Amino acid sequence: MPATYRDIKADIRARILRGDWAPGALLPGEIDLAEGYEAARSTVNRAMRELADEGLIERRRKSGSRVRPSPIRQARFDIPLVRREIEERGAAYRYALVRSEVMVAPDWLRARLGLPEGAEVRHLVCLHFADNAPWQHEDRWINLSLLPQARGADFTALGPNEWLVAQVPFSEAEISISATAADAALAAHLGCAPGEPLLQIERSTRWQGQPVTLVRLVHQRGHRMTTRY
Amino acid sequence: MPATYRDIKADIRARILRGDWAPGALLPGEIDLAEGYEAARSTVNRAMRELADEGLIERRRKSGSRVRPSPIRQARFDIPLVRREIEERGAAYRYALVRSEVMVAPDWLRARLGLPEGAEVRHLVCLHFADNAPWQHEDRWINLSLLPQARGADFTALGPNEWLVAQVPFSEAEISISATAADAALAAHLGCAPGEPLLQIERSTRWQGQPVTLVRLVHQRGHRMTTRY
DNA sequence: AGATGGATCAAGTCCAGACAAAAGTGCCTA
DNA sequence: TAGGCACTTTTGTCTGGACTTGATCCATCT
Repeated sequence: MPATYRDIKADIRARILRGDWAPGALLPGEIDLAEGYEAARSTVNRAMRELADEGLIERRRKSGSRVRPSPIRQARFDIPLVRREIEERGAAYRYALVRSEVMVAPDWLRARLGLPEGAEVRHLVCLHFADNAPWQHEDRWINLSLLPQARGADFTALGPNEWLVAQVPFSEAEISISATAADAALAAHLGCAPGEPLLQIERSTRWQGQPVTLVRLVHQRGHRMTTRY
Repeated sequence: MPATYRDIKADIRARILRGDWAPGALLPGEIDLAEGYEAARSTVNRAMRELADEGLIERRRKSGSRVRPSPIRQARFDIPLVRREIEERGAAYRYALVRSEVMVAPDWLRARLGLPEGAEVRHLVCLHFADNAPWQHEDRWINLSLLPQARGADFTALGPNEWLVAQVPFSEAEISISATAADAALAAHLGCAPGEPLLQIERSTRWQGQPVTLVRLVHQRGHRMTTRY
């Protein structure tokens, strides 16, 4: 029974986790492993490559593969649509538009996105509820020079995120996570005390170098982003 | 000039970003693409597989590959060693041990890690400085039943993280990110006002099902975790 | 109408062999 | 001795071919 690349990957991972190969230790070469598992070298290569992608091992030509000495590992967080996030928790999703205006981009936003002077943006404030409890506060700015159809769009029923997904082909994004204190408006919307520490996700997206949108998502107090590896 | 899997991947990505294929659109099959790029199907397969891993496209047998309709994408954050993080910013790293004690695990910690009653732990509080400014506050608990050698270890020079890396083969971790308010001690250590919102990373690791350590890393105010995709 | 079972199609995996590229090793020469 | 060149080792990639797996469609049977 020949080993699949999954088998090989799982086996090597298990042996590393078990401590068979200590951190920093040199693993056998691909040819030896291929012989041991009775598989082709390309099969072993795929297993090893994926382990390297996951940060478990380090590979170098000529020197071979070693167990990563220090876990410089990466955590992958899913950034789902709020609707999905809430529905997957088994709660009922509700959306509300709090505020909507078209305005000339303020200076900080122009600097942040690289917009020209006098550029117009649509500013939206929305709330996302889980079982009627406020879950996430959304503060969004949409670049009207790139998306003129956002000027007259109706966001009372459909959230701007879902609207944008349908409008913009595919965009590059920069995400940053930070902690912020609830100001008066945020506290009122999320139903917490002013000054309360809240987790904020800020995402700016561009399409072909042009700024599309900047959004600040602030979660209900106590919210955690969790992942395993 | 034959195309490499990188070329193919880059080209397809560019075409998706350019909007040649709208979200939800069906891409050509591997065989057609292989012909178009004058490459073997396995080469195209690798390019497509990686694009799927990155969340750009969705693949299904029989139906083919489509551009992901909604960007259910994942952000990858590197969780480096503090020392590296600081040194890579070109700052001088300094470490200080603030507090160290051996004690019976308090109830909340026992519940959090699944430790038996009366289990002993080593509790450490440390500070990490960048150019002599406090950068990160570390509050760590080490399971002494699994790591008895931690009882007498000297953490005045070497941080517990780097010590642990050398002791434990390789462990599974759960990471969660949240916002927290600075209490009096934290404020004093980090040199900020009490109540200030701070970004907290909590990581618990296990080795072969046994709890190893729980650590809370609280960053200086204003700290951001940033990534692109 | 509804269940069932096979045909078909596209992606998923595997292989054996080949060549490429990076990175050590060590020897040779200035 | 320092520099540089050639050789070797190991991973990286590509090929073209084959078989597998899963999903879907469709004809047939109940």
